[in-house]
Amino acid sequence: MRHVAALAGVGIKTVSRVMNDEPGVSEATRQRVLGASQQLNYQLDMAAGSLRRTGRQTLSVGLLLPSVANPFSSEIHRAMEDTLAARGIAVFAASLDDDPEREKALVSAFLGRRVDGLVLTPIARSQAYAIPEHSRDLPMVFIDREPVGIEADAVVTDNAVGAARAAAHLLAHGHTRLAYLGDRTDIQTARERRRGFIEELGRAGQPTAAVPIREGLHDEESARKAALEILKAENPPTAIFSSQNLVTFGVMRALKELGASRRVALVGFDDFTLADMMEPGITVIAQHPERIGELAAERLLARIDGDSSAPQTYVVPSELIQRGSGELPPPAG
Amino acid sequence: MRHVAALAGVGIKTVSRVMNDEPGVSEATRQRVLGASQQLNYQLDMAAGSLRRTGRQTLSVGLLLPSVANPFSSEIHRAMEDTLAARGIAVFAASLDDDPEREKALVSAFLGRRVDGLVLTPIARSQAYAIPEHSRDLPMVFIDREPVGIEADAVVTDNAVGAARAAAHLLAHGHTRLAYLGDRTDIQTARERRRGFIEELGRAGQPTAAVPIREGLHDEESARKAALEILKAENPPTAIFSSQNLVTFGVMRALKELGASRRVALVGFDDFTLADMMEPGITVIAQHPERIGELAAERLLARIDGDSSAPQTYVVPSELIQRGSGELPPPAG
DNA sequence: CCCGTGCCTGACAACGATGTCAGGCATCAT
DNA sequence: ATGATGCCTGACATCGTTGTCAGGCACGGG
Repeated sequence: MRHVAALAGVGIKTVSRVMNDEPGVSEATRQRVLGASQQLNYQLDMAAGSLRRTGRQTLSVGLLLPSVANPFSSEIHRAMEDTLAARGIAVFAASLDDDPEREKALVSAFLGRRVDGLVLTPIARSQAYAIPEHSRDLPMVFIDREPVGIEADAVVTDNAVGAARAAAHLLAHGHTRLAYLGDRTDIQTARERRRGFIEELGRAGQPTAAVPIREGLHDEESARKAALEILKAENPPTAIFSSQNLVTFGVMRALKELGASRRVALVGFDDFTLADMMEPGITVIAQHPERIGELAAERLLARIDGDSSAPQTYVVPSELIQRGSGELPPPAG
Repeated sequence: MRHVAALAGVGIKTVSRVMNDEPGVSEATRQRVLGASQQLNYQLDMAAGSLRRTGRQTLSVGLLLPSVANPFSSEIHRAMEDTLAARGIAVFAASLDDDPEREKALVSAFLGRRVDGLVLTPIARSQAYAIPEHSRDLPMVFIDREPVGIEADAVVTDNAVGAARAAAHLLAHGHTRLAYLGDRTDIQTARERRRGFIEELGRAGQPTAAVPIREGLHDEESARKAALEILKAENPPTAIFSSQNLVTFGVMRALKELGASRRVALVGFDDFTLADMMEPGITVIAQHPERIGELAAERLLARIDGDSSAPQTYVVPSELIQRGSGELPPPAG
């Protein structure tokens, strides 16, 4: 900046004024400064600016996801980016890999970079470690799962309701022997989905004790094996609900292996690409990551803008998409 | 920092020394400072630090992708993150959406944040606009496509070779009437794939003039329509090569509509989830985004560390994955 | 007892920018 | 002509941190 000022023959404050589009600079001076800055290929240093600037915003936020490569996460990322870009805010994104230590380390790393806000998928058992920052006015919004040990905004899917809808759908198609294949029970959303599913069976007067429940399935292979076991057991279910993407894939493989894709009904939580191209198409409870990301970004911006209302949890409704697999009737008899 | 110094009863420089693990601080003082900093929940301000620090690194880099939500891109992102995280470097990610203006705007935004380096998928017709920065020693690595108008490192897939491999594979299975469905021709990789495909036909002595070629397909729907037209024409092809993910999906839909999935061979460029679960499984030329991301990150780090050798283009080999659709024989007669 | 040698420590300038404030120069009404 | 009024402009302190450098202190050798 000094160089630009020297070249244009003005004071550095005047350069600052021009670069920030502040008023009170004559057009002639303005042009001179602009010319000099282009000649020197000069760019404002945002970090240095926000050091002194009132409010000290860095126009960057941190985003912590299970993995940036996870399609669900990356759609949230995308939606947030779109909403934040309109305000000139850049996004630091990082992956947690289910590691609570990483969660804390990354929060710390972003704090050191003085982000204006943080959006995160909580992994650690408690987010109480962030209380000092949050109360020191660092906006934080949790997504996908509600935080523990701290009061903050959260944006989540109606997990229990969605799972209940899946159960109701299968019941409505005449099934009475349903099975539940779920993710690890240390994940809040998995527990919620299971709860919603079981409760709906209860409401329908189904004996819930006899329902085959397999949990702790965190990848395709374990889900496939669990599905095979259940399907080969005595008196196998005529319909399966899988609580998550990868679990659904595992079940699909198991059904295919057994040639049962058209015989056993399937509803999966989470939509996925090509679900309609399968034989039969896979019926799913779709989440809306775009909406989750957008809402999270909006809440974050509101907090950044000073909204100090009580923290709230926002629920984004899921949606049942019928494609065939969930509408298969139970075998006659 | 001043507050910590005051609380610990030391000078701020001593606090700085402790926070940066610099030598020359007695253990007693060290503990006192550490205690005070924890009590105040103090964290170093990286931006302020790098302002004065020699070398001025911000430990952050910018990553420009077609879209962070694109699976291919997000895997690159993930791989880069893993490689860079080991050095404590955070990643700003942003989406280009095929918009050359956005490319320039985002490069500028990252420059203002003083990133230590930039990795980008070039969209604009030329990247010459970045020459001043690049020559001013800002490390830049291009991915997926080679840059135009600037000399810089690039990491790309062997597009032509991969496409040629697809052609050879189909020829080896007895096909003589192949069709090519490709992306927009303003995209370098699309042109390369087409070139590789056609050249391989030429090498095999196939008359290339008669080959049905449809290009400019950038989404599923246009690809589907193009495939339908080609397949309904007189003397339709017995095998199709699609140059990209979404085009492959469109072709799959068209084949399914015509009930021709098991009659017309298909090889697609780009691997995708559940490709093996289709009927038949889809044979693809798989790229290796993890490797591309890793390599790009390594090159960037090398440049950051001062490597000033001549810019180079690194080619990551693609891989043919046979799953059935590409091994279908042409109909007898 | 004196002085050199290290080890710790803090005062101070500087990094690149912005907030504050005062000064210079037209312009305009009196 | 004079003073008031605005508009432009730049000097300077400051943001939070690190590099530089000098000072204080304990220790050991002469």
